[in-house]
Amino acid sequence: MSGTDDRYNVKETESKWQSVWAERNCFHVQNDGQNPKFYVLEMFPYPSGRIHMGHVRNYALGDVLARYKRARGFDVLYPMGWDAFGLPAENAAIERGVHPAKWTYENIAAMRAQLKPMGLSYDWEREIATCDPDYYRHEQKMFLDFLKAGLAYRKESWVNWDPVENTVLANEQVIDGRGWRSGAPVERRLLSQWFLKITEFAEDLLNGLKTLERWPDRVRLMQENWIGRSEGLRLFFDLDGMTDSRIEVYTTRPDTLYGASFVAIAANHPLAIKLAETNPELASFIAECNRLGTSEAVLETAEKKGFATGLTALNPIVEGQKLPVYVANFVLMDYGTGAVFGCPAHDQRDLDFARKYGLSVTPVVAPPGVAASDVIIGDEAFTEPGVLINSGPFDGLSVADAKAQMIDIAEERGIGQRSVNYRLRDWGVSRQRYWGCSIPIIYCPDCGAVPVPETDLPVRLPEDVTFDKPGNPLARHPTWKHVSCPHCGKPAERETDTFDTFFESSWYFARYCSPKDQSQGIDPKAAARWLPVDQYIGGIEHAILHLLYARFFTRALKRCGYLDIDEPFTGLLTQGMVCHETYKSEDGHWLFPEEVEKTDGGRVIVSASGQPALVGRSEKMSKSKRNVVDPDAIIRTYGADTARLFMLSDSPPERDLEWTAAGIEGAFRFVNRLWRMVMFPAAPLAPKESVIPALSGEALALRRQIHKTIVAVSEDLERFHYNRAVARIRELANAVADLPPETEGAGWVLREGLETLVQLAG
RNA sequence: GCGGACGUGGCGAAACCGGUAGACGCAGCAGACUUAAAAUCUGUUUUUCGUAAGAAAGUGCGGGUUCGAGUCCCGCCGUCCGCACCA
Repeated sequence: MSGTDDRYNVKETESKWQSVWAERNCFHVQNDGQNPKFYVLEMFPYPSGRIHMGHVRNYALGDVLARYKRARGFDVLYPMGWDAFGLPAENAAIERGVHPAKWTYENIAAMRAQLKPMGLSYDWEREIATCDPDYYRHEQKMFLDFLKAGLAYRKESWVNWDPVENTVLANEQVIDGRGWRSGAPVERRLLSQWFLKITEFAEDLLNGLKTLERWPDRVRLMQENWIGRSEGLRLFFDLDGMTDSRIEVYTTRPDTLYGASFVAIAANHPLAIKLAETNPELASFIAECNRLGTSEAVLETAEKKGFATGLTALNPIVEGQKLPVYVANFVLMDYGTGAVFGCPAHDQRDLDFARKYGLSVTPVVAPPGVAASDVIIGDEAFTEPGVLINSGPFDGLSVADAKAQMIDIAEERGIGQRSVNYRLRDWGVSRQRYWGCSIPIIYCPDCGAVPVPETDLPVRLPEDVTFDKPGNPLARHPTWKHVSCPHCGKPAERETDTFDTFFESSWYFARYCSPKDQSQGIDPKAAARWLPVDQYIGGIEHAILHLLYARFFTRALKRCGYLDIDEPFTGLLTQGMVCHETYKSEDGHWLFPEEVEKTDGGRVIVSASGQPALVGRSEKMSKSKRNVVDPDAIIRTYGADTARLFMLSDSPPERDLEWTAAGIEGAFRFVNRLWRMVMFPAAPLAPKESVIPALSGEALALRRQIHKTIVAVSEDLERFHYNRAVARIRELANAVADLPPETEGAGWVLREGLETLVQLAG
């Protein structure tokens, strides 16, 4: 061995093969292939400007699967693109005066340049960017089709409004009742917004979860809870002395009707608003409720408060029972009917409320085996199932039976009906933003909301916009929004809101099937060939929003004739985060990993000053805590194979991965070791086409292990036990290295062993 | 509060159906090569006792089922995650 040749030259080798792959267009896949198909997809990135380790892990997982499936004879669709609309581009425009489009496309170029040396086997010919009019024009058409199909509508709704920024904020952008950037108290405002009717598919989305056998249970459960199906009764309460109005209540506990002690309605319930017209005190109570945000912190500390309206409701089941009617801050207008009856003995919230306002507490369910006279309600409501008491003819029934009978009776008497309720609400897609897809609607004073004619699509974003003032640049653009009505030709105005950016990510997987198709966006033949996605890989943080929206969108597109599938992703892998220790200097500043070093004594010091550094717990890599490692630097030093091997070696994919410098060194050593084994074999290799010699002893044992390893690694890969697959490959490498060179047949087995190793490792 | 996941050496982990606990790797220790270092190779490494052969204990804690439990059941403790005034 000479000093220069005994070490693997990462740069030369990797760039050589990468350019060979590029020249031969190795990973391009045609839509009309003859082999069985397999579609591998990673959640596409937002072009923030730099690749981070989370991306590297995500794409390493996908790439291994794509290569494995190709090796098993599948035509593999494995594309990459950019989720390119979004707020950071506008922030860059505000802060640095760069146009969002320029900023975004420059970031895409930078990230693509970082991705290429990773040697991922993408079909780059299918690359898309969602901010491209050739992408979003189809999305505008889809919206118009949804509108025709009754799946999109416009309505007034309460939103989080930031009075300083003049825009709607998402719930996630409201922190402790204040706007995350402006710090101004968020107001609740009634605004006209476009909605997609996701609730139409609530039942179907719920049932569909059962078919997603290759999804993590955790994600299915989260979606199930999010959809939040409940069964109960809608029931009318007449008001004493009023014939023109009554209150409709939704309850899942009709069995507790005999224990009712009040009725409460939401602050923005129509009846409350009507009463407030003549009652200034109530009006100010309602205003107070509306001022309260909907953030967790506010809700947790908010006291249960009610305002007695003076009205009396009549219990429709219990004759003669009269109940005071309150407007209460804990009743939500968006859920059920915006009105509840309170049964303090069996609902904690109702009990708190009843104690505060001195209302009666009558237990109507006894725990099994407890006599009616022994049931005492203190500070805790009894919410478990039991046997009915104090409920007239229903005494002695089980909770389940009483529910059923109560519902039957209400239906017979025509005062209520069985009802299924969902927590899921329709998806508000309007955003008062510039850098998004325009909602293709024109408002005419005479004709109302008129769809933009399909021949006028796409509605392009104007480029000459300013970001010097708060608010939506589209709304204040001098000419863009002024158009004539497509119906009557009179002066009209464009919708200046854009779509929520989850809109783009709800169908991009279908666009990859025919990324250049101009006429329809999704070519039915291509979609039939590739969809659904066989394996989707991404972070758990999208367990609900993106994955639920995409499942809904797929159903909506099916109804409008675009697609012929129900579920977009049959397999889902949610990968864990990439974590790293955190470091702080003694004066409390976060330090980058390269700013500290470990001493021989095992202490950690700040390299520049020699002062001790404080080591914090390992957390998800984030810029704010500076516990980040730049993938570029790693790939430059160790190469893509090393980075990817390390990503797969230690932790199972679903679990968090602790990034360590020692770990990457270990992976690098193995890559080098393999290279040496191939370049300088221990025994002369048998010629390629030679006949299998008769084997015995250690050579035979090794041959057995080689084939066992092939089987085991395949199984491990099928089950995403990538860390185990790596361990087995390393075991085989050890075994190959241990084979005595003088063994009979060594040359032959060695060749087979090495070929296998190279194939499996590749 | 509700729902869920997890808990195994100094560290990341493995153990598929209940059958040799700790594969594979990291770190450590000892050695070989070297003037030396790096790299590489060899050995060793759960803990306690023992010079050793060996013995005992051991998968968060306490019980149980079983010939046999990291794995199954019951009850705790801890960590993490999701949802949360949902009637």
